[in-house]
Amino acid sequence: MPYRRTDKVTRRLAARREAILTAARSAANEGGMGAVLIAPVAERAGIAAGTVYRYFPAKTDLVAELATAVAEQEIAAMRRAAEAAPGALSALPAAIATFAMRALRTRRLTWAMLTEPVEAEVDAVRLVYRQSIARELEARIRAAINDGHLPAQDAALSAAALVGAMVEGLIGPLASAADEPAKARLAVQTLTLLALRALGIVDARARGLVVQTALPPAEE
Amino acid sequence: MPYRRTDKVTRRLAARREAILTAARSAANEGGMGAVLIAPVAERAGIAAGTVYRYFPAKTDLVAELATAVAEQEIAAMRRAAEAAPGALSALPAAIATFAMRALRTRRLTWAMLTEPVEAEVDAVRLVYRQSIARELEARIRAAINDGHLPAQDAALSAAALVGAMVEGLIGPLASAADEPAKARLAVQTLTLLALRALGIVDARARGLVVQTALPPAEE
DNA sequence: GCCCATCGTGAATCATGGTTCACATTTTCG
DNA sequence: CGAAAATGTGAACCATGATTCACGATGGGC
Repeated sequence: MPYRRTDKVTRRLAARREAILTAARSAANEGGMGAVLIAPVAERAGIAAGTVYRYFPAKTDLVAELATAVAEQEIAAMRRAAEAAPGALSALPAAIATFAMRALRTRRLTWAMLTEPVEAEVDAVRLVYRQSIARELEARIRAAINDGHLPAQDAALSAAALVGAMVEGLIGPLASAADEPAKARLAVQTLTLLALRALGIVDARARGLVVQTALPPAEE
Repeated sequence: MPYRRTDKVTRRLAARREAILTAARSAANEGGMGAVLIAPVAERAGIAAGTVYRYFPAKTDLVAELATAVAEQEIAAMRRAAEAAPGALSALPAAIATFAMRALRTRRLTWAMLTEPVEAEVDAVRLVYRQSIARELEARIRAAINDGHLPAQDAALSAAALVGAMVEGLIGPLASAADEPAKARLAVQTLTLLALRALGIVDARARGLVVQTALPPAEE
């Protein structure tokens, strides 16, 4: 047996695979999904275009893995924020505001993952991101209902609607670019309040909940 | 001068132009924007592919005109419903519910016009549709605020968020297909209520407003 | 009927960008 | 070192679908 894959090689392969994903991610972050093209991504990763296919059977698979990774990261952030909150009620604005803030911070990437037009096949795999966010929100809504903080409602529908409201208000084509931090913060607060009202929390209470949601520091 | 365009010809040209637009519209209605391809559209219109370019300089222009036409039609419906309502307050749910019902009725077309992934250039011209809806809603929100029915708020932001919520809840990828009329009606009501709450109308009042919003009959 | 401008045609062209593959390079190990 | 296996390469290939254009058909005025 004149060749057996050694540890060093395995590591190198893994690193290269990672490099491709990273390259794809920064391409998306800078130029949206439209900039996630095999040739440029390969160049960024320091390899030839054909090599990408040694790691991913098709571009769709690459995008799928990227979407999954980003989704996991965002879900983790939302969960962290929610679990740091004192109860099921304040966990809700914490999760919502966290999503909003992070979406605004990496606006382009979020746009790439959620709303930028892409070919149908890519769109399909991108769905995991959207679904993850909605599901996470849905769980929080259910919990709040169970604890009697929210009126009974179709949690899945409410969650979907909130995702839509957030995305459209923050990064959709109708959103006024909230570049300055102050404006961004205001937009996040306004939309979080709107979301809570939509769920059936009366305003005065909602305002109290949101104000205590401090902006977590930027990470990574 | 051996040739001058006569009336009859002008009419024929106009009719053909209309036929192209109609063909594009039904293609979008049946198969989404992805089905709006020059060759099939031309065939539907009973002409050769090349002929389309005698009427529209580029596909983008065709889509732009289609988007404008659909937008005008939808805006007109919303306005009709709103103006039939007794006051600025009930005009709001009327407009919202009308948009929702119609969107659900021509789900595929609305999807094609609002959320289906398409090439960037087409997406840009499609924007007029989204904007029209948002602007119409925004005007209604402003009116309701002026009349003291709604708390002061960023009307543009609220309008954008509501568009997002409606679209995502009704026809986005997360929406559960509400095929049966009964389910559809329920979804429309639920989302309209959610939208009103989001704007700051307390629930009891909102419920009263929505219930009186009867479903207009299908038209065209 | 004849001439000219316009209109209609559809096969050929172009652009884009993913995917393949014959070949070169590298790695492992006797 | 040499053979075998795995990896890397990038130019060529392919698919899709918009756009062009040389040419024939049609319409209008004399």
